[in-house]
Amino acid sequence: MQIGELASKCGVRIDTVRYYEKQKLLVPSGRTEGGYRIYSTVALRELRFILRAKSLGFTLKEIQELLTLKIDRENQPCSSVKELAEAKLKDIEEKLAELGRMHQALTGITDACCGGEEPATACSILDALDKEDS
Amino acid sequence: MQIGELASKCGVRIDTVRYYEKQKLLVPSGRTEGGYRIYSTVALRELRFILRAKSLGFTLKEIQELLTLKIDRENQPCSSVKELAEAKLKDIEEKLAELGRMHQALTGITDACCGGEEPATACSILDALDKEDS
DNA sequence: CCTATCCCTGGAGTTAAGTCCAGGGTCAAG
DNA sequence: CTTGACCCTGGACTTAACTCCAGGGATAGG
Repeated sequence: MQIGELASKCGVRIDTVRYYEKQKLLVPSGRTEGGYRIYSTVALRELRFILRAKSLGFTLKEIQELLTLKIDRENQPCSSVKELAEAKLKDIEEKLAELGRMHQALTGITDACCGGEEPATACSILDALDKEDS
Repeated sequence: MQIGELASKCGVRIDTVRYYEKQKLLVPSGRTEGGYRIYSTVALRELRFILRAKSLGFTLKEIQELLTLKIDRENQPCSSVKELAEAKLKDIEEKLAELGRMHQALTGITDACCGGEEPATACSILDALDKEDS
């Protein structure tokens, strides 16, 4: 299949597929005489692999590492794969913690605000952001 | 005070202060004859306001809006401020949900992996990413 | 053959929030 | 008067992951 079909099967743009190729994530199975990229169903699986990893939060650079391990599965220990996954889990947990902290703080000061049509002269949100302490 | 003192009091770089000025978030109280920016304690409070808002997840653009409201507090309703805060809370909640989804999915497939030194030929993480379905 | 639709390459632009640099001016102390 | 610390401007660079563009070639259908 050509690049357009591959892209639409995976719901991404053609440019994205070419971008992944530039990043060495996805190589076409071949080229037509005219220079068109052609992809096999193997390439389709590979692109789906990439997209699934992306949806789990892996960056393209990390996906490259995953692919490197996958290509050489027989000679790579499971532990290498699991390490990548656990590092990513840690990343996610850190982001969750940071967002949770923000959420709690912002909820606290937002709930205290009347939100009415009266002037914001003593708005508790603005005051909280402007406070002397902390 | 000069820009260096202001920056170090707030734990940011000098360039950051100048960047905020370019973004119209923070104007120096004046200039010396030689062209040095000078800042009053009012500017110090303003910078702290900006940084506090940032720590709650507001972008600089949104902080600009907050400052616009703050400067004209008397004529702005509390509801305008609260709307910004609630929109940001919604943002944060969406990110939390997305990260939570990622965390759960990744935890699921990671827990299933042995993580041992045996070859990753049948590694459940790689298999999960490579699966036919979904 | 003509046309529409697909595809090619190389390179530039996007976003956010800085960060860094060159080349130069200012200021206070000794 | 010299030195060192500070500051100025304008502009380029960074990261991630695309996205878009110009200018052109390939291919299929009628």
